[in-house]
Amino acid sequence: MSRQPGSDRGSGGKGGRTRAAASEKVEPKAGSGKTRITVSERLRTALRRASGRDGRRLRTVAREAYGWKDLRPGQREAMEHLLAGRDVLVVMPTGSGKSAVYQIPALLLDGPTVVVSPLIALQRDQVAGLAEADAGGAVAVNSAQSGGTSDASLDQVHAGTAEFVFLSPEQLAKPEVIDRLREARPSLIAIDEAHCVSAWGHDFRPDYLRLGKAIERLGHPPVVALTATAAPLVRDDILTSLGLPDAELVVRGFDRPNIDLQVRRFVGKEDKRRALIEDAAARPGLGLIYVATRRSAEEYATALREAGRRAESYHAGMKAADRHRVHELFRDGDLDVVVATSAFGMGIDKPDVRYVLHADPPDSLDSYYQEIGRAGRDQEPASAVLFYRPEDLGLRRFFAGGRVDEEMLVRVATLVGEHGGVVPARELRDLLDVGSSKLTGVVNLLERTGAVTVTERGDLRAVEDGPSPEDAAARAAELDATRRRVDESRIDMMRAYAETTGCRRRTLLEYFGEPYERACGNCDTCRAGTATGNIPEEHAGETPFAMHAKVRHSEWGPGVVMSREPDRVTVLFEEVGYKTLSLEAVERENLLVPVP
DNA sequence: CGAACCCGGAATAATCCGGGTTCGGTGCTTTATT
Repeated sequence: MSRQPGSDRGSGGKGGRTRAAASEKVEPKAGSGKTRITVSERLRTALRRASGRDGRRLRTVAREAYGWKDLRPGQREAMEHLLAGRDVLVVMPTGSGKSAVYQIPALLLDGPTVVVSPLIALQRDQVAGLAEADAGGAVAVNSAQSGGTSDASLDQVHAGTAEFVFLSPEQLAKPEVIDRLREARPSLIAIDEAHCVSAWGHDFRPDYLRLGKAIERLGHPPVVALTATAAPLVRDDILTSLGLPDAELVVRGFDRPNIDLQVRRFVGKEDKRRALIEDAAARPGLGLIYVATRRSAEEYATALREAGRRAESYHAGMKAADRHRVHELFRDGDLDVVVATSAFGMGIDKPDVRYVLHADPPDSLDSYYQEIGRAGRDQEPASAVLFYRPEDLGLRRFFAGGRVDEEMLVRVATLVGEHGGVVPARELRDLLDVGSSKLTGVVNLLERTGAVTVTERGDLRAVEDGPSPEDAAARAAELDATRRRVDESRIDMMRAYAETTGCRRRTLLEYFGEPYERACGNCDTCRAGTATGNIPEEHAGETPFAMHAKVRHSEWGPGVVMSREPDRVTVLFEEVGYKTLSLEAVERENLLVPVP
């Protein structure tokens, strides 16, 4: 226990070493020139020679600074947008070099790069990774290091001796951090794991929804949002929330043809449990098992150990030291299987995971694809099997059903309204006895109703001529209800995947907006012969709605066609999320009207 | 929403059933004690 990191010392120490290494490498060379970025003279010379075309400059940095031989089409396209001053949303699988998309332009743009990253552990890995490159140094600002260390990090950014600064969205909620970063004139902002904006922002980590404001306050240099998995709904959510309506979209390599898809359906809970253990115990190679609760993570891990496998559980309730140990065992290949909740995965890029089993369905196909996408990164055959009982979606419905505290909405709106002036957030927290995360969530909603604004210092003010506290609270509750309906419809899509007799890969890819009107041949329904896939040629002309056509429903309002089958269409509606409609009913009742 | 747990009563000696209650995921932060 004496070695228990007290994550303070562990990370502080590591951060210190990293920075020392970076400046040792860089400073002697940087002394001779006036260039802000403290990369080596060698790289600068190479860049002078490559001046002119962006493509050459990008390749030069890739080679000289990071040792990457060439750029992939999606990477290069995204980088060129950034150099041209555009914002970009990049959706590319992990392992395809997403980080390069900001790391390379960072060295070509004159000013530091702000990287928003959700986990401190991730920030640590990223800083360490960059310390080995000729990339101008990287630092982090977070609560795992002392205040002094974070100050020193910001000093380095300001002095131009660190090109990259990694921080959490919570850090960017602090006015003093924003002020110091703004003085350093950042030339690029990268939002890593950008799906967190959409997945966590609404309740869990509401500071994610305030990143748009932070971007503006940092002068809105080019912004790149990066994620491995995001359906069109999530992409819109990210861009709206970050305030990047005109961002370029770069989507690459969604299909993972080497992952075999399968769903095994069960009635009894115990049957499912036995089948999963038997299946996992017999599989060769490294695997992951995703479960819904901490408790079942431990139970499955115990059962698998009894079955002779090297199994460990992983969830957020474990001590930091134990979590760390499991990560290391996994990384070093000293395990057969990790049984985990959704806590395990971000930042994992192990190429030889052979299978991902799900003992319970996740809350959406976004999460499901993210999780099974950790299999077969090496392009060798891998399996994704969902062990499914419809009842298991109940827990997801419970989580999705969580409501905002309506009483708190009214109280905050009333207090701010009555005050008249600026109300310090701190005072409000003490007065109402709520945590900052809950208050931020409530404020985010009230802000959208136009009742309150948040000042640059993070304090609150009532909007003149804004709605009354009661109206604002009612409107906020409505916004929250819309979000809930959409979340529930995403669970419906998870169920549709589990229960379809059509091609599973087609279901997945079309959910992500990639038309795939055929059968893949590498999933259980294709093998069973139930997945005919295509709309038969002779009927193709009769299908009234084109893929991605805009439509309007008499009751549900506007939407986009996401998937077509001979007898039904799935539409993504702005207000109610995903709905699957039978074509027969659509025609009979004239439910959907094309929108020009 | 569904599973697990707990309790009381019924039926009979160690279980079994029904009803009520509780619990369930993801991480940043910050501050007071060892």
